[in-house]
Amino acid sequence: MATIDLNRAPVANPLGSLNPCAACTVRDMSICQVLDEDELQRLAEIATNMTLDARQPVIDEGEAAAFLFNVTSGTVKLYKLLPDGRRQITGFLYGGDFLGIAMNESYAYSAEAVDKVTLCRFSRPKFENLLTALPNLEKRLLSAASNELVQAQDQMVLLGRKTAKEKIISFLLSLSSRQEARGGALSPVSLPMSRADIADYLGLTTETVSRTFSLLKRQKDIRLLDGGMVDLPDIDALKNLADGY
Amino acid sequence: MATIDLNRAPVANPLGSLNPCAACTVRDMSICQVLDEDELQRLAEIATNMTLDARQPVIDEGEAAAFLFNVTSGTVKLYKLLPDGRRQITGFLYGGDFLGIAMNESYAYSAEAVDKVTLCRFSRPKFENLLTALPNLEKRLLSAASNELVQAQDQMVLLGRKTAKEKIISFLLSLSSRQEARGGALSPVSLPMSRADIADYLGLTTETVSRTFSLLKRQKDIRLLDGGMVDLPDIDALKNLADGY
DNA sequence: CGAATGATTGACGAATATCAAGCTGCGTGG
DNA sequence: CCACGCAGCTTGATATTCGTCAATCATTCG
Repeated sequence: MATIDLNRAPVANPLGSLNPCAACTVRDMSICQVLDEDELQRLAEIATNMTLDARQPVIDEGEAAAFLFNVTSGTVKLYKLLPDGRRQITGFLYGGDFLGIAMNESYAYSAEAVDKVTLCRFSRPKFENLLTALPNLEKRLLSAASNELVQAQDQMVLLGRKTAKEKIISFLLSLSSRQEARGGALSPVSLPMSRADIADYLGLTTETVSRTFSLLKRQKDIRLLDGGMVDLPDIDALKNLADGY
Repeated sequence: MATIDLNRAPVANPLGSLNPCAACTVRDMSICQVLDEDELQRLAEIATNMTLDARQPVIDEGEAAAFLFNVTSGTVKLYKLLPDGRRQITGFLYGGDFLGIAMNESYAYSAEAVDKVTLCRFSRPKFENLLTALPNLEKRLLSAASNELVQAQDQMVLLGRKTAKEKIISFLLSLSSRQEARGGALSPVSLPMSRADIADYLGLTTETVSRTFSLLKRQKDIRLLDGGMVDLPDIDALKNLADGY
């Protein structure tokens, strides 16, 4: 995984030394939510804004974990590789999501921009110092970890016990509710990632993903719109299908 | 999942009002590790010791999350069910493991004793108060959550991308290293859970688990001993097989 | 000793992977 | 502006792994 080192070439903060967090559009969905003006200022001091184009790497598994991130816009995929190239995507991050809870001295997984992404980058040692000083932030991080763990358990059920059709439907529904949580609509859902990404997230092949989408289209369970949007005409019906009812 | 309500019938603390943690054999492997004498005393005040026989439930998914637990001995399985009965075991807990990080108001999964289990039970509101008073404990909990998340990601790779043989070998190796971490040997490994439990943990059927064990025996990769012990003659060789090298 | 429960093995089937061939949409350059 | 080429997506034919169904064996516990 030799990559251009983007981490050392951040985009200049457009607000200069003023508090960039003040203009942040995802603040109240991110870990920063719990911070007051003063605390936010302290966080802003160790933050750097970055922009990445699609396919650019954010972190590489095994590298020294020097930075933590907050996604401010766009979509990031997290993945792990087996030696022979098999890939498992362990999650997708959207605006407001934090990247860096599950790590030791080195990153336990790789991350890459799916589409155009903006990030807020923190130096890890500085972030950890701040963490000790701001117990609110630590509590919030624990709660974020707890949420991620719940999601991970749901994903294990999906990977271990669901059929291809149930996997695809569950995936679309989770995109739908996350989209709503970020202030959007439940439907149509935006699908910025490729079929190959979806396959590697759901433990399938691209062919099976494609065939299953076609099947769902034929059955009128979904409608594929322009711009990678998917319409979910009957979400309650889909919820039943997702669990094999 | 109607069950006898064991939570309201705890075994009496054999040490009475004295600090029961003082005698705890897994203290330095558990979250209590970071606490000093005084802090330990405060934790002990909200703790109750319990004993469960094999197959007795610890918590049920969906119930109000009134308690958190620390496993002090034995094995506990965590699982989620789909409406039609398909089951995914999301993890096994051993002595020193904490149960209750991933939860909201209600439990997100069920837990059941695999063999004879002893637990340390905490009332949740009291535990949360203590958490605010003991920042060390909170940091430790965050680190435990982080470790669980790393494990969960590895399990996603296993469930989504590994073959039956790789799954079984990976499982045996993880048991081996956890056994070592608790002060035991790398081999032989103790397998207290049934074939059905292993299957539901690895996203397989009991038949496939059984066949794969037989295959590994035939190939001399493992040896089944008495008392549910499995000998791993060449751990380095197994590590390669586990990742498909 | 016999019943029950769990483990193993076998025969067969089904879901999904693999291999291969078009198709679609889009950016590029003539 | 259109043709080309490329990457990603779709579809089809076939292969394979693992699941299902069923019988036997092993072990434990009354």
